[in-house]
Amino acid sequence: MPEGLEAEIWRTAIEVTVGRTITDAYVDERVAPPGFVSAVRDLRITAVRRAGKVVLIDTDGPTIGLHFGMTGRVVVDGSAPIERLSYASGRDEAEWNRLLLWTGPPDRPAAVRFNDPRRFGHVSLDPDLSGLGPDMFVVTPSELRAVLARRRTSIKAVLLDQHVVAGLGNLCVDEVLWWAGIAPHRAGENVTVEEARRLVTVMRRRLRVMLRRGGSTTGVIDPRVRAELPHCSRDGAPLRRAQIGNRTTVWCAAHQR
DNA sequence: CGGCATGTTTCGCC
DNA sequence: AGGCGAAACATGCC
Repeated sequence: MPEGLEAEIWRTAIEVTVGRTITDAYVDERVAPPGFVSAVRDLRITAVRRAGKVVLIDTDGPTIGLHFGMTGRVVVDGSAPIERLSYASGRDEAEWNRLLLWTGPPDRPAAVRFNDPRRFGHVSLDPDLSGLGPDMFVVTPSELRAVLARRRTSIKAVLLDQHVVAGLGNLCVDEVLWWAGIAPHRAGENVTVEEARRLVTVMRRRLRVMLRRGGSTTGVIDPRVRAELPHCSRDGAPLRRAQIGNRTTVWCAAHQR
């Protein structure tokens, strides 16, 4: 589930902790830098930001980075902003906890609980964000077009590249390409100025709608559609599925050209 | 059991 | 040097 939209949902949830002081912490040392717990104890949380798919907890010391991988999720003050992963069972095992931040008594639920069964996620201190391109909500048509013009690989792979646009994941890329009417296997360099403009319009509009609905699984190309491949809800043509850019990709061969 | 998964990093090859 | 495709990572689920 974790794409930029989920990161934004969790960022909003974690904002309630601004102004609190971290009284204690636990980390799974396999997914955190050495000395993490002593580095964050007694820090005061000053802001919560998002950079692409990363949630950033600013403090009066180092910034804490949450990197969700494929299955990471967040629970704030004991309640989950997103209940379960769409292809996960909904289990929530204590042994999957990778980070706990308390801002009060240890017998209370942690203010921030990062839980990740698969352990592709990790936590960081002062993460290097220099490799991230403009955010999916603010990227401009000219920025996008400038990158696309120099890329021979598929538009799908380009949009997944966090150096180009930060925050888009596999589901959201398929979603915006569906709305923009662009086939995922098209070479980036062949995407026109007009199409780049359409892509940006779609990103701003549809991603906003999906954010409000609950994240990257709430679009037209949702997990059920990806699995069952019903007919395209725009034109009734069969949807197709293939590996493009090394990722499972779903698109409509009729209206995506 | 085999295959698949919403992400990132690394490797080998141009 | 940098772009590209494939593999690897760790684990749960169907």
